[in-house]
Amino acid sequence: MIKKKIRKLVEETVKNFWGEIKKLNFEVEKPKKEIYGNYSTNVALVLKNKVNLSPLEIAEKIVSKLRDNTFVFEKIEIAPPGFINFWISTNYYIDNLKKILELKEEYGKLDLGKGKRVLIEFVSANPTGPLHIGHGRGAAYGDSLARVLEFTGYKVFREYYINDKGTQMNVLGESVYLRAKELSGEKIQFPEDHYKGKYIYDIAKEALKLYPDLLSLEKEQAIEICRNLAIKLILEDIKKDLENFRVFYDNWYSEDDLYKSGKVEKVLQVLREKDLIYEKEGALWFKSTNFGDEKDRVIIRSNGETTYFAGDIAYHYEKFMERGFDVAINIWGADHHGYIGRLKAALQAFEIDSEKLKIILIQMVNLIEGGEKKSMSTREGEFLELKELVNKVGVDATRFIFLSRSPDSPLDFDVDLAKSKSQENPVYYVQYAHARICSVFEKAKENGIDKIFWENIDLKALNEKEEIELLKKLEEFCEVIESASISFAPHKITYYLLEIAKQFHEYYSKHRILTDDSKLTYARLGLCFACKTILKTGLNLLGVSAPEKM
RNA sequence: GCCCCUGUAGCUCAGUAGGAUAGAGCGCGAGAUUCCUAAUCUCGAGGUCGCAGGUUCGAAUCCUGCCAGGGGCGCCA
Repeated sequence: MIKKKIRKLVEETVKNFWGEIKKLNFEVEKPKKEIYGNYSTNVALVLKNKVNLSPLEIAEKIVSKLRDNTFVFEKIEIAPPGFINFWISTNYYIDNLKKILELKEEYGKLDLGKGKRVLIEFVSANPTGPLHIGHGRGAAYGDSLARVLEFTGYKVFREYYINDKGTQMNVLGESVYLRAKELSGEKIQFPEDHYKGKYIYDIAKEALKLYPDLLSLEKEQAIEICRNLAIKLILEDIKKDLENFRVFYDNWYSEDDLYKSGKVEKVLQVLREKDLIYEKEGALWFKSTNFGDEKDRVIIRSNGETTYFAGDIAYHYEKFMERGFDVAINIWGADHHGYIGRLKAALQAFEIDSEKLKIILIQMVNLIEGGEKKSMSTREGEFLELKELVNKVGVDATRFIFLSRSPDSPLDFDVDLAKSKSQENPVYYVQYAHARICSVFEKAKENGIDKIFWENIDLKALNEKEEIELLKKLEEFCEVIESASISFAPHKITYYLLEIAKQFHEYYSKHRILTDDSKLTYARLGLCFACKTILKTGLNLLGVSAPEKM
């Protein structure tokens, strides 16, 4: 990465002149204006308080040294009030192009993680109904983040936590039971707080088919049957939806199993021994206020039922203490934000560094259809299922749109726009660039240019303005990957891909790749191949396909 | 009342461990195809970065207060 390289060179030079300087926080960045070079640094401005010279004098000294490095720098200038502006030599970029051609899909891989083990838990929707479009955003984000972290040297484990225990499951079972009765012609009263979705009827039908004598059974027993069947069918449906959406897990973790294994009881015992549990009003409370939470939290209700929190404490204890993950990332809907304090408190109770748990909140998804904005509210039954959305829009466009926003930003999903296969839809813009390049290589093949050995190609023929600009853009890829990984922000890759596609399209429309000059043709093919490689790698990190034909 | 997120072009959004004259796409207006994919390209118009203070050589970015929108403040998950 050229940015890193400049930083290192500047640091060395500073050290040379003034020795080790504490807290030297300077920037190397890409200026917006071309007249300020390809990169610039404010180091002289930052140094003025540490060294007894004016920024311009400091800059002068540093530059006098750096100018020697002609392989990297073509030109270095100083601009008031003390910026140092660098122009990078084309040789450097050509050299980088060679690297891309050599490493191909491996180019851009980094070792930020150094093999650290990361658990990413995402979606984890309750098995009480099908996935909707909000879950889709979490799925796209979590999966892409997992891909990015893997690409940058982490050992990633993907997990789905199934809340298959507790009151909600009984409500689910009873909902199915009641619908089964209804289907058999009985008059029923369906409670307001039960699951009203249409899918409940489908499960009820299945239940009646599998257990013809269902309704003659004891009510308790029948409900249990309905409950288990409902969980099974809904989970299968969720799994299928996710697989369709190209999201796969290493593990599906059942809350029910967590209890059956005795781990919850074990963890509560540990808390008891630490004197962090007390009884009040018939319930059992955890002293989360000891660790900065707003209030203490119930873990066993007065009716004897455990809360969701109890299982979560055990689950997270296990993530760190027994399974030994270095980092755990939880991806939640923003509506769960009030839950963070208590979970981090629980970790602290076990003397686990709560910084190891990263909780990412994803803002809401609003649906726009026919120009109308609809909020996704489960309560109102006004929600679009993920599978419907994917059927209408397709996996690629859906994922691309989900990954074109920062998770902090609420997302308006415009279904009509997503469906349109026109210039309005950015995903095709990127994919088209890839397909176009593939098509050029097809054409080249027809002209007898087949197996190309890149190491034998002279790339110095690249000197058009658009070519140099592309070379520079390609060089930024590693930085983008690094930034996406460090800040858990796959959308940075999305934006980068749009930029590189744009530059490629510009280039393509202005210059011919296949020319009469074979030396030039090969060099241009090299550039094209690098663009194609980076587009493919980037799209793959988003979980979007890179088609060869469109 | 408290907590979290958001407020940047007509619309949807990037840009926030401070940097120089604030960006993109869409939409709008005008153009480009005998030639490797027009799902493309070129040009143009479009801004008090919610408001007010503060920190400093320098603030969309950091701090404080306010305004507006969304979400959350259960012995639900």
